[in-house]
Amino acid sequence: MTTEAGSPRSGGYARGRATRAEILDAAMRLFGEVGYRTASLREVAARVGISHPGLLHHFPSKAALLAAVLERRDEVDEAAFQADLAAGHEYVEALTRVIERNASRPGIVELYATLSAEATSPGHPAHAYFQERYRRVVDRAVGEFERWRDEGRLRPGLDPETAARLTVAVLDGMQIQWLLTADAPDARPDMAAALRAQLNAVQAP
Amino acid sequence: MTTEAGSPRSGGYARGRATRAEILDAAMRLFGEVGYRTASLREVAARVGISHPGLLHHFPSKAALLAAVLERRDEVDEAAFQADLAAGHEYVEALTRVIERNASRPGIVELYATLSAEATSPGHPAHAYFQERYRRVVDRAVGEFERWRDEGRLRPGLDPETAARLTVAVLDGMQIQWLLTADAPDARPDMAAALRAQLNAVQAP
DNA sequence: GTCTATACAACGATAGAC
DNA sequence: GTCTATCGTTGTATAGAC
Repeated sequence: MTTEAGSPRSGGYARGRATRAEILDAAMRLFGEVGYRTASLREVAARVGISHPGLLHHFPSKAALLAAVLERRDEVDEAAFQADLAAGHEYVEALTRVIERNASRPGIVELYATLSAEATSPGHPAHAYFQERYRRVVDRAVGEFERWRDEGRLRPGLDPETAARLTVAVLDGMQIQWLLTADAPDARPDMAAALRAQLNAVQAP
Repeated sequence: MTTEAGSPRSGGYARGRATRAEILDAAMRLFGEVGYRTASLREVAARVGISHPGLLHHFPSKAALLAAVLERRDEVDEAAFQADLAAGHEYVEALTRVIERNASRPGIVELYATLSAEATSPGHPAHAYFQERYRRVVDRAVGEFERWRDEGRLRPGLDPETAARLTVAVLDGMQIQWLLTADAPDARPDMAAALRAQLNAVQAP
């Protein structure tokens, strides 16, 4: 599960020690710090002590490296979400906890916000990834709201599909507003509170 | 002196006479096509038939060009919105019309979605612009929802500020989902319908 | 003022040697 | 598996022609 990152292997020769996992770790960190487009392969490579063609041997392109980072990040988030569900938490609670966790990692939030927007372009290397991801996230929300509807808890006139899309949209849109107020903590919107307000709005009165 | 830079595309207007407005026009179009970061100054310059240092004489940097493009786009949208209001349309109708207009210009939508995300980074050249823009848009929505509240039309327990932020977030978030389904028109969410559903959800039952 | 020409450092990517 | 060397392209800066 957890990759042993940053533990320097002993040996007289510092170079040639970079593994796939070490590169992934450094890339995720740098992407989170400065964003995908600003980050350079040379900088990632330098952080793990190899040349940038050396890095490209493990990941054939910058886009491939990005894809690998996204997949790993997703696995971590998904595991935490499923663990919350398995621990008996409701869908709403588990979702709120994901949001709250992200609030302490602005770098990753910015990475996802920027990427999901730039990946809307059909030619983008992460386009298919985000299409699949949105379908998964929306579908899960649809399932939840279908349960609400069956129990009479969904607002009349609102179908589960629309409720799901609106809720996912609120999360994405609030991320932008949250990120844009990084330098004004007082005016910063509360992501979890916004989610609760939205869930309340789509609920039956 | 004829400038021979650029490809002989359309002989509509005389080459070598590129004005600020022509550059702005070409830049807006290219940014909308491929995004800000992918677009190159050389390509913009080529489209108006000048060299790229020639372009830099009018706009000292790529960021300055971007700022000018955003300001002009905003003026156009703002004028249309105000014209709708002046024509007696309600706020909700005017807002819906902006959305519907944008649905026919996916390039501009993608430009704004991408930019508002990448401009969340404090060092981005358009950071201040988007901060100001969001404050303006949210404030206008707050004003509208305060009216709703005073007339008893706002959902109880929901304050105008939160309702405004949620609504703006829905518009931004739905744009992502809309753009991501560009290659599947059947599954494409209806932006205007989503806005109406959201406004319905924040309304008093 | 309006431009062309040229130079520069940094980028992603490739080729080929150990 | 990792290196050095190199390619084409980018944003930017400067010099200088009209």
